Amino acid sequence: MASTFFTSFDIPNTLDLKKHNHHPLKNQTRPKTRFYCNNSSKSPKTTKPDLSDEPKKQNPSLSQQLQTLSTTILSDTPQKNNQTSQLLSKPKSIWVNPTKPRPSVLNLQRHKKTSYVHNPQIRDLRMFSKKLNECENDKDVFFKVLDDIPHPPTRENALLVLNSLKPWEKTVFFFDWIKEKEFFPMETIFYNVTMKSLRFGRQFQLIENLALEMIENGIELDNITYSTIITCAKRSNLFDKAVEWFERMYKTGLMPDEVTYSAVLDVYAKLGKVEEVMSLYERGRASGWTPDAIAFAVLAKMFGEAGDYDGIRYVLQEMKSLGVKPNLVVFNSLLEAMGKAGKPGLARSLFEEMVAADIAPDAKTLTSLVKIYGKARWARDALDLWQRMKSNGWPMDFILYNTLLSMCADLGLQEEAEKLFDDMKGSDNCKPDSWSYTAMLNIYGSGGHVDKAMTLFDQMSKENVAVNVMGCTCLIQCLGRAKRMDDLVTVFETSLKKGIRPDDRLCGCLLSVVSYCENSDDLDKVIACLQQANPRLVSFVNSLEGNTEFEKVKEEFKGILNNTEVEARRPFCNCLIDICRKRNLDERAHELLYMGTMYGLYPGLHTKTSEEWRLNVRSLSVGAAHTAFEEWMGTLSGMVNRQEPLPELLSASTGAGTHKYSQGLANAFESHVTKLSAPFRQTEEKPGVFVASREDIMSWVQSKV
DNA sequence: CTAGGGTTAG
Repeated sequence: MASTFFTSFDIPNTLDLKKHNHHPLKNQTRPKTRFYCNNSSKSPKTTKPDLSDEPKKQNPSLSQQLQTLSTTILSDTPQKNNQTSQLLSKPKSIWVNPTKPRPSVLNLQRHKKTSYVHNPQIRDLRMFSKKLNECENDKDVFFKVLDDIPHPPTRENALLVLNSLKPWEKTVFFFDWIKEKEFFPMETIFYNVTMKSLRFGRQFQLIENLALEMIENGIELDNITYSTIITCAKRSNLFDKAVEWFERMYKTGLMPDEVTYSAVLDVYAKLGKVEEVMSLYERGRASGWTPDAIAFAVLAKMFGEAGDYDGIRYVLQEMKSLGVKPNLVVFNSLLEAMGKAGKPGLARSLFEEMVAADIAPDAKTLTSLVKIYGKARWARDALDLWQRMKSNGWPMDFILYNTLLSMCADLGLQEEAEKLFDDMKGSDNCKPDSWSYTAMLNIYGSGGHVDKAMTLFDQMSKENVAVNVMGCTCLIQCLGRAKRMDDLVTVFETSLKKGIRPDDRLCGCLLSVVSYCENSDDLDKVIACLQQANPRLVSFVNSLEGNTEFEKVKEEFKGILNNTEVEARRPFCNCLIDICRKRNLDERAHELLYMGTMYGLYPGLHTKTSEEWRLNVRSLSVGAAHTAFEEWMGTLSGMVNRQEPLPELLSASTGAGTHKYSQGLANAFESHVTKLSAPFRQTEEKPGVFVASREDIMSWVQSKV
């Protein structure tokens, strides 16, 4: 059975905001995730170890209070709703005994650290620890060095050494030694220090063993012990263990302090259990807790991961009303969260707020912001930011460099990227890696600068930087467009030899080259590459010709799509349609478009209002757009012939080619329309939108008869 | 890493 404390998560979701009246902001918009409570009964299932060895000093007031809670409002009985409404109107009625203070879920007093005792032997011991750390990580070697300990292992001396040992194996050697030799009685702090070292080594099992040993030997586990155990479990993704040890604290009568409490908030946050986090948060608040910046950073990150903008606002307003000033980490978490919630403008103003508050941004801050501006395609803001980074001397690091480069690649900022790339080459710690090169290959590739791209590729071999699958894809795309098939084959083969495993994007890229190959020599070369990467796709391409039955094509196409990453499915379909168009297999092209639509690859292809019907071909390749247009015109002709009503306006949207890969669609569409002498005209106000009136269409259809 | 909690790319 779960502890009484955690059954409290069964509070109905409609309740949990109003159950505490202390909120100064109770009328504000609440985080949207707080309304979903469907998984709150699924708090992590834990296998409880036998607790019989633990001291039975239950904290009466806590368990009593929590018992009260669980029996009063949290039962699974049908009267829950009645109690809910009572609670809403009279929150205080939940306490059975009003003379008792509110149940507290955390201790507002932090664990006090023992005061530092000056140790004159500190220098010697430090040197000695260093020797221990530098010796081979082997038990015998370690003990040989240990023989020369310069001072007797008193409590203070041992602690000093224990504190500075790494890696964890050595800490354990030393710990076992002082324990075995019984120089002095073991205390909690020795276990805590050892656990901390084990945590660096992610040795959760050893930490848990030590904790059980403490229980067995009657050594008190304090908040430091628990928070170390909990955070180690968390970092090892053993969330059920983290929760288990948190619950165990209450059972043994120990109240978490704010450090342990916010560590647990983070455990639930990382599990995505927003409801549980907010329940804990509010219970903490109701216990008189004023969360600090760290707790708010946890909440901010959690709401960011959930893309929950209301949640982010809630965090901001809570901090404001509680008078907690955000620090650098909180700002960073909030900025990141704003990005994930898709609010670039608010991220920008938050950043200005941060600078105005005299908090200097660090590389993480700037990385978040660059990412946000890049994603929003705000080239000017991104470049302004970069300018400010340079003039203010704001810190750069490797990740920030690469993020800037990727942003430049996304926005097609070639000159800026070249400058950054050169800066990286000239730096000491931020030499370009495969991602930096990939960004450059992306820029040169999409800009059609084949030679520059190839030079980079050669440079990578010389600099011993491994090409990755994305870099390979960018390069192959560019070589394909330039019809440099021999280079394309070389790059593909070299990459395979270097261990690149072609993914669906790379296959899609090869398939697109197939779709515009002008002669059979070229075609054979590219097909040979594709054959190595995805033979099934090649045989499917071959089956498109001739009179393969539709049902067979459909089954195979479905199978292929099912084995393809979602993001590559539409490109596959687009390329296959293009291939059909190129080979005058128009009927097959229509079949493929039909299937693609069936399988949801083209959502929103056709939208209708009472005044206007629109064909949206922005996400289609040229051949697919032609096919879709023909299909549509066929439908419209049929309707005209059957004298069915049409809307006043018919339009087709190709997009104006602002995206680097969509250029040319509007032009190709225009010439196709001209070829069919269809009455669509590109509007001047909206480039990339072609319109025709009902009358135009009707007379065009009738003229064809 | 001087006993415990929070933030960074693809």
